[in-house]
Amino acid sequence: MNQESHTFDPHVIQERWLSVWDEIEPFNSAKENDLREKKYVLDMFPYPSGDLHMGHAEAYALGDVIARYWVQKGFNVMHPIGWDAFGLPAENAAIKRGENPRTWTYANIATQKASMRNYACSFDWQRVLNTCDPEYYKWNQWFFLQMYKQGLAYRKASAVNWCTSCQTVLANEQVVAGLCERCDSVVTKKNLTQWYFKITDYADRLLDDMQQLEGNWPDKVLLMQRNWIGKSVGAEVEFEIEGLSKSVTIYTTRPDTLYGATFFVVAADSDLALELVRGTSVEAEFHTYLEKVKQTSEIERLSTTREKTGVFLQRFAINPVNGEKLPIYASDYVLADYGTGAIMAVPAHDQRDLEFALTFDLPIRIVVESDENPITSRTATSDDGIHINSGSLNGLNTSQAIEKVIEELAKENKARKSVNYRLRDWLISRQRYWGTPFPIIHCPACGEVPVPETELPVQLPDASGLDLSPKGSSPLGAAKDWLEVPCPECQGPAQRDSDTMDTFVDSSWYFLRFLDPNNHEKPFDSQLAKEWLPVDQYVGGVTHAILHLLYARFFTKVLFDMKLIEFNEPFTRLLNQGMVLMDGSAMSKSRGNLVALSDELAKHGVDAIRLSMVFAGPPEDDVDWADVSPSASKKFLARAWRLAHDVTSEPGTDPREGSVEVRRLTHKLMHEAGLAVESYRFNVAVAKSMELVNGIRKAIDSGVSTSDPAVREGVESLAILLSLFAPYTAEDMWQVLGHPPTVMLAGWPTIDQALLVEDTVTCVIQVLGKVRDRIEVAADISESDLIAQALETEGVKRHLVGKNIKTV
RNA sequence: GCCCUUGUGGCGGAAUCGGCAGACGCGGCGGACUCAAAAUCCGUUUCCGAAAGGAGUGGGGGUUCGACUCCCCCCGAGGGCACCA
Repeated sequence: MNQESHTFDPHVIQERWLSVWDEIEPFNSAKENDLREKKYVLDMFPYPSGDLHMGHAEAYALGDVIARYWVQKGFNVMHPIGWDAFGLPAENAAIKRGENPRTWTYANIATQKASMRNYACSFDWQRVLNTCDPEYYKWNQWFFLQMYKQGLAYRKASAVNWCTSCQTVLANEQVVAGLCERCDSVVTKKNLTQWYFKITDYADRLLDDMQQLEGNWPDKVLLMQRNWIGKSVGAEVEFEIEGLSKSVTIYTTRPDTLYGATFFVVAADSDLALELVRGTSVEAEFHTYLEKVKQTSEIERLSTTREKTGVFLQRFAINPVNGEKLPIYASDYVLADYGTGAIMAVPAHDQRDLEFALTFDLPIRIVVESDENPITSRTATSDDGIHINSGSLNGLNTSQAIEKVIEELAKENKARKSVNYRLRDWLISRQRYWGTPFPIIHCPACGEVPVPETELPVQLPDASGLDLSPKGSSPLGAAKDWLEVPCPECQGPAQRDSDTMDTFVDSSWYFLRFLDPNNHEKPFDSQLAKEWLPVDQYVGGVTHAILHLLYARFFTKVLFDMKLIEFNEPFTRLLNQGMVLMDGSAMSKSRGNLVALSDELAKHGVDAIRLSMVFAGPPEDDVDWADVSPSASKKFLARAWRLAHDVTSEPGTDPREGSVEVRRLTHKLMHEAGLAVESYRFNVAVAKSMELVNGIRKAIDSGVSTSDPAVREGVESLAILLSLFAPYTAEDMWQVLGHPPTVMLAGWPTIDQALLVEDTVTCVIQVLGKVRDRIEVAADISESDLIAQALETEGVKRHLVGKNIKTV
């Protein structure tokens, strides 16, 4: 062995193997006649906003552990990658640099792709896709048209979320605490006619099918989805309006408190409010109020300290249970788009109603008994209790009263059980350039006309010559040559829809396109979907817990109903990796990348960075790079690598002829490492590899020959285990051990169960739950012998001055 | 405000089942090699105590022969939702 072979230089090793792997393609999942069982491991695809950063390095290191493990276990693993390439950052960068978003995007994709290759991601490079390729977004348009035909895509006018900075509308899910998810700017309301997907039709299935995911998805994500869908069970109740031949329906979860209603509120921005106020003397006052409401920003509206506001509409609603006249107010604390946009107000038992009552000096009537008095405490009581002041409901508890009042009112057709959801339809229009154009033509004579499927894709016109700056309407509106087309139906002059689709449409089905990314006939092949899907393991950030995952689940259900696929949940198992922090603060493009991945890779090598990411802690926890020591990882890899050089036997020796001690260690640790990987305890699996290195080194130091076949077996196992975290080092070790490449396909060693059973065990002896002594005994010792021996130990004798009652 | 998660050495973290707390690593300390340093290797490292021994998994209580693990209350940290009637 020469001098050079004992110096571990990660960069030399990296140079050695990249081109070899390119040739072997160990992770090509589409080879002919591959009989291995299939598994689909998917990493959330990246946005090409620049080169890879520390966050990518963590995510892909983790995804790789799983993918590489299943390959070693003998599966044909599909682990594809692509780019989520449409969207605002490209457009904003292009505006800033006076560049074309297309040029910028493809340049970044090339950079990231090269970095991923160097990072040794186990991606199947045959299956790459970019969502901004017409070949891809053609199918967004196709899906849109299918959904349009089924009434699942529709256009409506309503007050929508408007980002004042991006100058575009946002989906409900993209408004975070009143601010734009992307740029943190103030969000206001704007009345616009926009495209929606009818995700609310699927609310119940999105909720119910989560049962399948229980235990396989993080509880946190399931809970967030449940809360987001927000199913609520209650009743609708009819209230007559005095002096109008009209009744108004309200929604309530507490119909039992009907006797406690002392006023009535309609959403200020609802059509109902307009209708009710018409002809009264407060019309002008109402409109002034309405204007003020419309200008209120989301954050202001949501402020908890904000005083309740409203206008008395000079109308009265008749309470169906007792005929009382309730004054009707218009206020912004009632939402126009939830329930019916109108409520009965029960100030004693609803905090919001109580605050309104206190502000407007309205009566408060207690109808459910409680220790606290809402009038004096200024806190509404919402607990269950015995009903009082409630006519026929007196003496009943809450659930009994709910049943009874609905039953009674139902006889007069004045109430019925009802279910509501927080979930709103998915607003998919965006007033920006870099996205999928809607395949719809607006004709003055025929209305909305779908572009014929044979004419798809509707390609984006070139950006040059277009003003992409945000101005509240789509830049495509100015592309006259593109915009103005004959109507497909009447051939008269018509215009394309100039908005583009939310990029979450792109990512709602990309996992299907990977099956067949070059299929020109259809979005994907149903037979391939049957073979590969659903995704066995999905890996990505928890930031997508609601948006992306909800939308992808929705798409899956729609495709299921279209009979294109036979499963109704897309991702069987989900792992949310944590974030990479530096000294406690998040690293991101906007906050400045505190640590540059490229610098770290240059300093320590790819394997040391990957190993550090995996070893830092449980994958779902955040990693603080300040707590991580990549140089220690490098040191460990060098130690493992040197061990391979110490092996002096030839490949193919029979390990059964070697040291039993070393074999025990190897088999036990490999067994535990496998279990650790399967239960996402990757950091523990790394620890096992360290124990293996330490153990073999110690064995050699204490006299086991370097030519012992068990030493070879141990180091070979080590190389296979390390191939999950440190592929370059593992491959080099494999070569040093005398094997041809590649260690990636070496196969997980078979664990000899007999070696997992010890001959002797250390028995710990406790007295009153405290460890008092320990003895080395044969593993098959009888209970009576063990008890006898235990009673003879010093530690036990010392602590048994009294008498013993039980022994275990 | 409501909901969820979490709390273990100086630090990151281990501990399938209720059964040796602190695996593995960082950092620290001591040593070997070296003229010296780097690299490497060995030992040690929860706390109190010289030792015997005792205490110890945020705090308090409970169940149990036995609790980091299960139950109740409290405190701290992180996250989600936030006028959804």
